[in-house]
Amino acid sequence: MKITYRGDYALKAVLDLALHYNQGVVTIHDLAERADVPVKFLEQVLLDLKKGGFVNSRRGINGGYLLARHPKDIKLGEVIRFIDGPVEPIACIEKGYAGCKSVYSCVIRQVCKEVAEATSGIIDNITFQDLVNRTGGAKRELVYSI
Amino acid sequence: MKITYRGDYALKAVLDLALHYNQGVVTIHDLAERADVPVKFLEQVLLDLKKGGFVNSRRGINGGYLLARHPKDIKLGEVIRFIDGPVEPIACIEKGYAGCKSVYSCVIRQVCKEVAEATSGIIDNITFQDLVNRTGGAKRELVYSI
DNA sequence: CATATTCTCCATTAACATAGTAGAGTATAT
DNA sequence: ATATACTCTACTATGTTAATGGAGAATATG
Repeated sequence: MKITYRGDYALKAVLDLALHYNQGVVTIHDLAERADVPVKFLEQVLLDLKKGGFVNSRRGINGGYLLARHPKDIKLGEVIRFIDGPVEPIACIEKGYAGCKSVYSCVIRQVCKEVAEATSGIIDNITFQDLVNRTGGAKRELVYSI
Repeated sequence: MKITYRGDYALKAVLDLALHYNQGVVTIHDLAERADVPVKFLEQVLLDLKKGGFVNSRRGINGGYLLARHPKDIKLGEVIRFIDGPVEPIACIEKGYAGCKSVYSCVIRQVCKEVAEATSGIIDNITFQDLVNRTGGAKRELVYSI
């Protein structure tokens, strides 16, 4: 698995929206500022996320973005795959093994498959609600540690 | 983790040399043919592998490549990291978290860390001897199935 | 020693992906 | 009417990856 900046920004944006779930919309400006990313770049990412059915938006004054589904119904793996593609280490798995003529490749592919399954086992079993809970814990710690 | 063609070719070459361990040298031509990769490209990869201490070489007639260490002493993860870099999904982990100002990023990094650890748990616990054994199993099956 | 063979090294190219920018346009609350 | 905020398309710059080409150096063999 490789997470690009694009993917990283997408995850941060969805997490931010999850943290503000049921609290109205969030402007792209706020999202960009909190994630410390370029507004115009995040714009593209959010547009993609909208096409992917992860977020909705409202235009005009008081407009902004909001999650299209409940945070508990969005798995981390969904967003990662949607933005950054398959989690498999592609060089050995791509195109359903069709292009691979090497007699030794099967054992390497086997390992790649193991890695992909381990990765999926993690990112497909964590929802954004889980991340919100983790962040909430961190926030509480911050509050009480002052 | 992302394995490039370069990395894939490196793994195949090392595996091939592991399969011919203690059987003298193997020419780049043979390695390239069996792995079905361009000779000149594999050349560069083998040169890197030599610099990394994975293989040795002999020039001239009867020259070729051979493993620098016993297959049981070369872990898959070593080669992957040497050729393709860190297995961490770098966008979120790079540069020791220094550049990451987002307040939400820690939970995403945490997941990335989990993925990286799961990946390491696999590739750092498989040696090329293990791969040889797996390949040998496949070969035996082939023989007996005819 | 001459020669074929094989690795060594450096330079270059082409293709592609990624990150980021620019600007005109559309919807909407007030 | 207007300011605000999303929408959409296009573009640029940069870097990485894959692959090629060619000259040079080492070595076994006759």
